[in-house]
Amino acid sequence: MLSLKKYLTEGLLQFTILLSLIGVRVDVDTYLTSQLPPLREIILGPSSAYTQTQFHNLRNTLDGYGIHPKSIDLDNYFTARRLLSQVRALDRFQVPTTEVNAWLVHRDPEGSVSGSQPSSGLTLESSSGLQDVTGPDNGVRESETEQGFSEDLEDLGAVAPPVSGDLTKEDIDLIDILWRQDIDLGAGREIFDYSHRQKEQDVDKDLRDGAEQDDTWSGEGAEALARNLLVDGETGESFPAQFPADISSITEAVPSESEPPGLQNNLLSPLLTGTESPFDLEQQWQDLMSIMEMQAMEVNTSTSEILYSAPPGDPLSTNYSLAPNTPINQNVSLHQASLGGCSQDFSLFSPDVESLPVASSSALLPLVPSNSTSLNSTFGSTNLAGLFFPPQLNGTANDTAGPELPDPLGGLLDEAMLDEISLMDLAIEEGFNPVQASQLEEEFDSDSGLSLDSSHSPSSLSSSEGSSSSSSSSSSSSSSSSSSSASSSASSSFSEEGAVGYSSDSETLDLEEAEGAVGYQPEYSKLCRMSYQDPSPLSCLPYLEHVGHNHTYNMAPSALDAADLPPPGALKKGGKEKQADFLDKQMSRDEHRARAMKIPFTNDKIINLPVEEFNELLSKYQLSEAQLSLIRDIRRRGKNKMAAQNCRKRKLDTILNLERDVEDLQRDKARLLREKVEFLRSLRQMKQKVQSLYQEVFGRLRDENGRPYSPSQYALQYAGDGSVLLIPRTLADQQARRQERKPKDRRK
DNA sequence: TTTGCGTGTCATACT
DNA sequence: CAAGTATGACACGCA
Repeated sequence: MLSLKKYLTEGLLQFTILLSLIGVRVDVDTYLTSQLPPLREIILGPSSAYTQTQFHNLRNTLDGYGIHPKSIDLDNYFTARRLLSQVRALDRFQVPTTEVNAWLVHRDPEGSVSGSQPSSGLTLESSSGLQDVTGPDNGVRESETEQGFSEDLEDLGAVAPPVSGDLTKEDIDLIDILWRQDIDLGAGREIFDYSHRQKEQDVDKDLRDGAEQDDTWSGEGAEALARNLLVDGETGESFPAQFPADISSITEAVPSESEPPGLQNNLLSPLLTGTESPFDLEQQWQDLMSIMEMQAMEVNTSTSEILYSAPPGDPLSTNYSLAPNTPINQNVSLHQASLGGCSQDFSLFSPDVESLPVASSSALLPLVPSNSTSLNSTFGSTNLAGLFFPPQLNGTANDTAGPELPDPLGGLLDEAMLDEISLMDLAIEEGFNPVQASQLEEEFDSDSGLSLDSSHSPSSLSSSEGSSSSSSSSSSSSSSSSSSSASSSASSSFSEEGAVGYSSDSETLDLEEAEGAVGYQPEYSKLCRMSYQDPSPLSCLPYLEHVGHNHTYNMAPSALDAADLPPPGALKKGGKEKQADFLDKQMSRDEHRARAMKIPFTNDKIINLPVEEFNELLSKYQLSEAQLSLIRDIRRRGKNKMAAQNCRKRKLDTILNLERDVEDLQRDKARLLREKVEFLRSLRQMKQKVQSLYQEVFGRLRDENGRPYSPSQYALQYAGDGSVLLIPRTLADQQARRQERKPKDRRK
């Protein structure tokens, strides 16, 4: 369990770092409770890599030396962990993405979106047209790859390039462009600013900033103006017509705002009531959309490290938080209203009605009540999906095409759409909270995320026990003189090691000098470490000094005796000698010591032999206490040496993998953000289209007397079964409110 | 001369 | 408890 704890901690830390880098807030508790399995996998996965390895077991194959026994496990571990991390990181976004694909299915050709609804088209026609668009695509597009998706986007005029996954500069630029394009919708956001701020009071400032920026970009909406009949005064974006659907969305978006009691009229009647300012509804609609897009863009901003100073603000959270609230209308049949001749000419419209251009004229907008909130009361309750996507007009209408439409639209839009939005909310709330985003940027700048390891190491290094080893060593050994004395004469040779306080070293050195080669040459050669032909003590010394660190293990005093041996003044020197010197250099200190102590077997054996064999080996020889001590030290140091190598390798791999993970996550994030932007745009277009359709259908309805219904008194209600009902406003409002609660309950 | 890096060791905690 | 392993901290040597 200890290991579990350790790895748990470590894994969590790493994940937290990774996720924090991409702006995703990690709630460990949540995962522990609700997603234990995944977490465990992630955490335990690593543990396997850290499982201690019995190096001596590897002896036969690897001989245990210089090989990283865990390399394989480690790689697997990291790979698995990386994948897991990516999956998890993507999880939040991917889910939405999946649902988003469904959205694409509904996307209509631009023509429809442009707002120039064929005025001549009957409701049936329009519906059928919609169906045509959606039907075929439905199954196909969901399975489409990213590329396909991007294509769709392009169809819509989206700039999104094929989703490559890499957040290249181009991508960033693209995001930038998209953002700017969408920004023009941001006007009027302030209306909603405070409605959803419960959580983000602190973010207000940011939001304000964002709003300002929106204004700055508003000018770019000129393009949209050119195309569309309706143009947002502020943003310049065009909108076909504002309908209840919009209202509902808006209302949902702005649930908390004060709702003037008699707003109902506004909702559905916008078309009919010419009194209201045309731009209010539109404005609100745009606000809503702009907020959503702004959120998306803001996220981008954080991700792309950039850029737009646009402060991440409420908008994001606000929008998305709203989404969940969107009611799904399933209730229904309140009143069967007769769908007057849908085919009737528009000319029939009463003057009042006429004020509402069926198509997408600015006149439609007037419907909107001054207060966005008011909309909530009426339409807010009604489902977005229902309002926006009138399923069928079965009622009395002849239209047969209707039935099919509703399902796709109703089902996908209602559920998938709303769910998706909610998911987006979650994603934003969790990971792309503006505040966090800003923090994220900081983190990136400081690269603090990755610096965790390094951060503590430096400090600890300096701070910690610096002198501990030296002090202990000095105390233990007679040669308390530190390195300062190393330079001194005869004793110098061994003082270097002695300096550290480990008498054993000095001893070994001496032994080496005195003893020279021992009978176990073959073994050394075998190791390729050195051919110990000429054990020239003297020559060894210099090397040893280089190699020899202060770290010598305390040896028995007896060893010291031999250690003090003299200097190598008298060694043979010749051509071979240099070679020998070179070889000596190759030897490790322990090898030198072993040789000096006449250890009858190789260090390799000493280090890598299993305990049993090792003890058996020792028992075969009559070894002195000093020799035994040295052997044990060699074994200990040798194992520790390998452990240190493994440890370093692991550490390095960890860093590299983290780096890779961060890169991958950044790429994914950028891609998802691009997709999100496109989805939002598509959604907006769809809503516009639905509005137009709603207007068109409603405008063609006629009562028994052949007169059009007043939008202020009647509204179209979409039933769960796809039927469309014409009901009084009052009932519609009631239902809407009822349904308004459902989503909330359902979500939590 | 200073600095960063790689390595070997040690000490210590854990398995 | 002994043998191993893991890892932070140091000290060296080197470029």
